[in-house]
Amino acid sequence: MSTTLLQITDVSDTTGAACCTPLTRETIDADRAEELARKLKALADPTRLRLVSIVAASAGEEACVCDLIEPVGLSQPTVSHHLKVLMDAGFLTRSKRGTWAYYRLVPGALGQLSQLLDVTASR
Amino acid sequence: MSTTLLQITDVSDTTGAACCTPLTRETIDADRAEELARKLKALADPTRLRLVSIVAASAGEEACVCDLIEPVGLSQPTVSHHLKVLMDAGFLTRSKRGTWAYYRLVPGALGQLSQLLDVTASR
DNA sequence: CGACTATATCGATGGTTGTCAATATTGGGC
DNA sequence: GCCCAATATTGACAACCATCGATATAGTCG
Repeated sequence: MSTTLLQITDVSDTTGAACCTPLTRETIDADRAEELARKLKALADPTRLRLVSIVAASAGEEACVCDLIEPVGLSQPTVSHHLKVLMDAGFLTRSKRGTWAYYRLVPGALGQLSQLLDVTASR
Repeated sequence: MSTTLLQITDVSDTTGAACCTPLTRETIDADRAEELARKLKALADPTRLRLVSIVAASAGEEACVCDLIEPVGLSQPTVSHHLKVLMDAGFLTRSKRGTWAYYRLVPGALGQLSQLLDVTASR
């Protein structure tokens, strides 16, 4: 019913009798905010968004670095850097086959982030 | 079935992501990536996440600056700055009443962002 | 082994950002 | 009109970040 945005599942708010409006719904705590911000920061770059998007749209949902350089139009070291950031944040995994490095989406990662941001009753 | 992640909805809706029912498995284009990154960047800060959360959890879903300073533990100018960033990104609105400034969530903003990140079939 | 290829790491650099103190602005009360 | 409270803006500074060229690493093929 009420907004359940970014809430923390602390729950000990049974204290006050159920009133009407969402009075003291718990807000996100500092640690969790830090963690969420870390992940959002990894995605908050146009190049990285494109990389994730390209990987997701690729056949087999995987792509090797050589396929990614040309589409984003940046240098190979820069692309490698972005891929590392996305890996460290838990959005991609890497598997090397021969000289090539193939990147894949981590299955639930984006969906989980999406859920965290969601508002059950937006408006 | 297929991943529909970060897809572009084409169209010329410049006023923000129109979302919903993507047409293609096309990858996100540069312009849209830029736009999405801009919004994500606004959220990708622990303090701003906490501010949004507190506003969302407040009675009436609005809060004035004076209520926000103490919880986040930063200076008043810094809090004002963060609120401005969130407003510019379209997540909050401000309404002044007397000397006080009340901030509210923009109804669909977070949900829309959430949808954009979602993977329809994240495996 | 030696040449070549794909990718990662390093170092430097210009640009962005989070923060604060100081100051400006705006509205209310006397 | 004058003072005070709430908020916004400005200026400065340190930390961080995206990017590149150069270089290192590792795998392949002859």
